[in-house]
Amino acid sequence: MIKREKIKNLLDTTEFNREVTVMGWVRTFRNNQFIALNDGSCMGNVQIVVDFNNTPEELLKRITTGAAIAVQGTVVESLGKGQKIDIKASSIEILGDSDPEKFPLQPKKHSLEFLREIAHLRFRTNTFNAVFKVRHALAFAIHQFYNERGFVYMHTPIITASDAEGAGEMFKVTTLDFDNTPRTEDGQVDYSEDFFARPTNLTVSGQLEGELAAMAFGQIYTFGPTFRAENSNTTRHLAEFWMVEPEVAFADLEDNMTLAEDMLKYVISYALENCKDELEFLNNRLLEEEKSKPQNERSELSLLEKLNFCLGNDFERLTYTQAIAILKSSKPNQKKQFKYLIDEWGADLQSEHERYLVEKHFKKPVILTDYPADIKSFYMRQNEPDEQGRKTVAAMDILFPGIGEIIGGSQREERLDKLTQRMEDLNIPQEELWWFLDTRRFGTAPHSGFGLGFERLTLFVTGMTNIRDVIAFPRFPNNAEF
RNA sequence: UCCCGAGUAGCUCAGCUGGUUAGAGCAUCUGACUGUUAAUCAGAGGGUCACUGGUUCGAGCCCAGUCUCGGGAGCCA
Repeated sequence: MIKREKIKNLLDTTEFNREVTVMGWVRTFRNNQFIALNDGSCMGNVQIVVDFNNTPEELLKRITTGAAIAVQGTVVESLGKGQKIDIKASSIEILGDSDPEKFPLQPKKHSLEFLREIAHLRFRTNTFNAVFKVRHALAFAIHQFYNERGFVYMHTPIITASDAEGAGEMFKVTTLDFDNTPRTEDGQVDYSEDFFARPTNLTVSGQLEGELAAMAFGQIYTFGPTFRAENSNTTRHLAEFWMVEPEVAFADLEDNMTLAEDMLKYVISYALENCKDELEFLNNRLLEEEKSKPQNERSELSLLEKLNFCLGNDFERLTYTQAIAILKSSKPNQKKQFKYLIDEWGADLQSEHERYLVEKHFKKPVILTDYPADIKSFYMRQNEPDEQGRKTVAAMDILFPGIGEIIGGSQREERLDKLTQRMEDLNIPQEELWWFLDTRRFGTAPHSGFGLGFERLTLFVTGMTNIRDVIAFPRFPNNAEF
């Protein structure tokens, strides 16, 4: 194919009167004369000027919104006001027609709900161009962050045999014939006939395998798809999402929090530097959207202000116990405005409480630590009971404004006796996790890690509000289209 | 899964107390115009009122069920 010039490079060129070829998709065709052409290299369009008097009617008719075209022409200074350069077309070739009666995208604002229904085409909008450029930058920055620090990127299995991780409902993986399921003598499904000769599921976390690697390499991270078969219908849950899970040996909870905070700041600042146009666009998009909201529902900070604020301030670190004290004496609790009133130590925090802490009380990201043992997972390190005998674990959750929990992590219980006792209490079969327990049998060491919800991070950085809009083809209950 | 709300043209939405032939803007098509910026002007086409059943002389509107979507909650990343 003829070498094409990327529109991104063309838009700030100063070399005029040269011949170029551009290829892209028509956004609009105005006045039978001006094509707004986009090739995905940036959000902006280049304006193609067509000499309609010397262009066949047949060709002009085929220049429609959505059509793919190749244009040869001369770069000239634009006579119009909206752009610096034009391309005066000398020849136009239609690469792919787009029937204007059927192409659903119009040169106007579409609702995000509508675009979600045409997720295969929504990439062709400015908003989604920006969102997925930012998503890419964040993913890249995560690898760069860990690589710079000497972490090893581990690919942990997607298919797992243990269902003991306790991180929610799992998707079953099987090749058994549902219409003719092999049964054992007592009528149970006979998994010895299945592909792996045992029940298997899609992974809900790479953490346990990550710990194994951390106990050899010292510091590792995983970044891969994660599956939860929960019937969750919210703006921040997906059945298939991407999770970043670092695991570090010889690190305590304090180190863990510092790593998490450093990582978040690093990737946000990377996005700010490398996605200036995209974030500015998303910033303005949000401002426009806020205009239609009542004053009291508008956010105090714009998207860019919010991101910069996040970089310039330490995250607030406090214990669960301290959080309960704040919540207990808070206005909404005193005035009984919380749906779930804070009364006793030990209750799990509801999202209204998290929101209060993050959005009203501290007005910045918050790291909550040392939760009651009863509401956290078996593998978290058990703290010494406090003077009142209350048991906590070395857990940490990072809460972000508008998103809630973006990171969940802990120092891990490295003491075999404590770990197995806890597993026994929670009826977690130890035989299945023999390999996990082996790390505590052979050269156990203090270690810590966390899980970052990658889409939740992307939500925060793009300012989008529905998690289904920051992943290309979202998977959620009743939906696996595309 | 639970609690609210919504589903009317390709899109965004109006549709009164149940009453004649269901409307607008944008998009599309036709024509005009031709340095436009979501071009403009004139005209035209376009509807299983989500689906199923019910009440009624009569249902887009009322009732029941189902489906889908949105917001909130739970589960969590």
